[in-house]
Amino acid sequence: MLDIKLIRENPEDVKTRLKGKEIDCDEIIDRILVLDAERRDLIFKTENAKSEQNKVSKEIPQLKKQGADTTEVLARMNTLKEEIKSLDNQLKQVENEYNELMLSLPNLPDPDLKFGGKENNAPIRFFGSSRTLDFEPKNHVELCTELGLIDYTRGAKLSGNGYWIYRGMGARLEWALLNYFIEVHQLEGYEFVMVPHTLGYECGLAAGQFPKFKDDVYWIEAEEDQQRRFLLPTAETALVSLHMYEILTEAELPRKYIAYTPCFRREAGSYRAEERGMIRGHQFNKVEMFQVTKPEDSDAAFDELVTKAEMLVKNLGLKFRTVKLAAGDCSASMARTYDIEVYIPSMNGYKEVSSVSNARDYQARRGQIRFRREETGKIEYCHTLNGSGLATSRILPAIVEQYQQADGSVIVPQALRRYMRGKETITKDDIKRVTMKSPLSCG
RNA sequence: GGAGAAGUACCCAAGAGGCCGAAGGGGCUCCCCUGCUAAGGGAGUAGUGCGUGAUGAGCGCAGCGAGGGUUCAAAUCCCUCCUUCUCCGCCA
Repeated sequence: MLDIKLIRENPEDVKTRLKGKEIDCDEIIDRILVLDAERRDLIFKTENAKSEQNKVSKEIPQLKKQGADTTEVLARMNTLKEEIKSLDNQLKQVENEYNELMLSLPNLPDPDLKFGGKENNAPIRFFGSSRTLDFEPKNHVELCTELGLIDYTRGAKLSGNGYWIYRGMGARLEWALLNYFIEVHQLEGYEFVMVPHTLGYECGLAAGQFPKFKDDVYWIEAEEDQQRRFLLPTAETALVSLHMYEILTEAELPRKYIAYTPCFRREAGSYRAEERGMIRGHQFNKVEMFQVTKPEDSDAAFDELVTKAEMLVKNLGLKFRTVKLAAGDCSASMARTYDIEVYIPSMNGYKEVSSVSNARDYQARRGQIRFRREETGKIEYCHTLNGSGLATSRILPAIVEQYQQADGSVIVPQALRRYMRGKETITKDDIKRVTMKSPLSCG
């Protein structure tokens, strides 16, 4: 949520900056300004009426004690009551529309970002290099299937398109990645938290995913609307809400968290042929990094998160790059975002494995996440930042493709071996050890 | 899943239609006393949100788990929901 004072004082400035996100909010902002004025006018009127109501109400018991006639006063009270009721209703209506519009406005992009969409994203750093191969490389779908790492067929059987099953060495590789991430983060002072995987509406609202993207998540039906929960699309949604409605002490900041969760996304209509395999699924695993900071510390925190994500990929020995997103490619809640993109040889392109963002006070305003500054005693909004550290569903394809050998085996990255009992190479022979004879013939 | 009880400030807690923005205690802050400590005496301590104002002081409105209702008037009466606790059932 944006600061209404900012909109009130510099509406044109806000409009211009939002245009950088490729969204024209001029009409919304003009409407907000009208509603804001109406709102304050109604508040003034209601409060005056209520003030009188309070005053008169105090007189009544005294009048009664004196035995005076109260019919006139009671009549006045009745009038006030009606007046207040009507004003309150008007105010409620105005505020409903006002809140709806305020919640619909995206965050302001940082001033240093390029305007426009994806086409203006700029790679700022490159890491690693491609091997020159003396054999025809396979893509990750072939490799994962042949090595028995991923069971796409049975995944689809269980839950449909967009789901897969990690099996045998595939499951161990996945688990090793997650353990590697979690361990590194903990060594660096991040608190490991395990959160519920189903969340209430407020969490999505605070994170900025709702109301706009409420159809992008899976909802769990419930008899009462209040009991409806959704499967989290990212642990960020849970972590933002951890300190919702809280006032933290300055000493408590920064809060640094990591969480591992599966992430559930509908990804309606986003399937592309090139994204087969596990490049885009309805469920994937992710370790999420999250920070709550003082406003003046969020830029440094952002750099820290980007560096952490880079180090994780770098230590896996993968070729990747870091991309500074243009304003229009940053998601609605974010003021700035850098993506870490890993190289997928078969796609001859880069795919996002981490997205690090600074929401500044946008989420904090929505979720009332605040702190008391010691020096002044004043309450201010915190800044929130998040970054994947990392999502595995594209790291694993990158590993198998970038580490594949002529004989179809895959070398296990050094960093992961300690989480795999020293395993150095995954070969087809590994399947025999873990696969049981299937009662069904599945391809 | 069923039955019951409860949710008041940093914590415990009184309060049962107007005299309640809310007793009392603990804690915390300040002051006094005692050489230090322990003990004692006194004063202060409702955050917050919103409106107004100069992002000050002040004033006003809301606020006793949340939302509705009854009433001239609600912490107090009624309804719905949420949460916590106890008991029973079911179970990884």
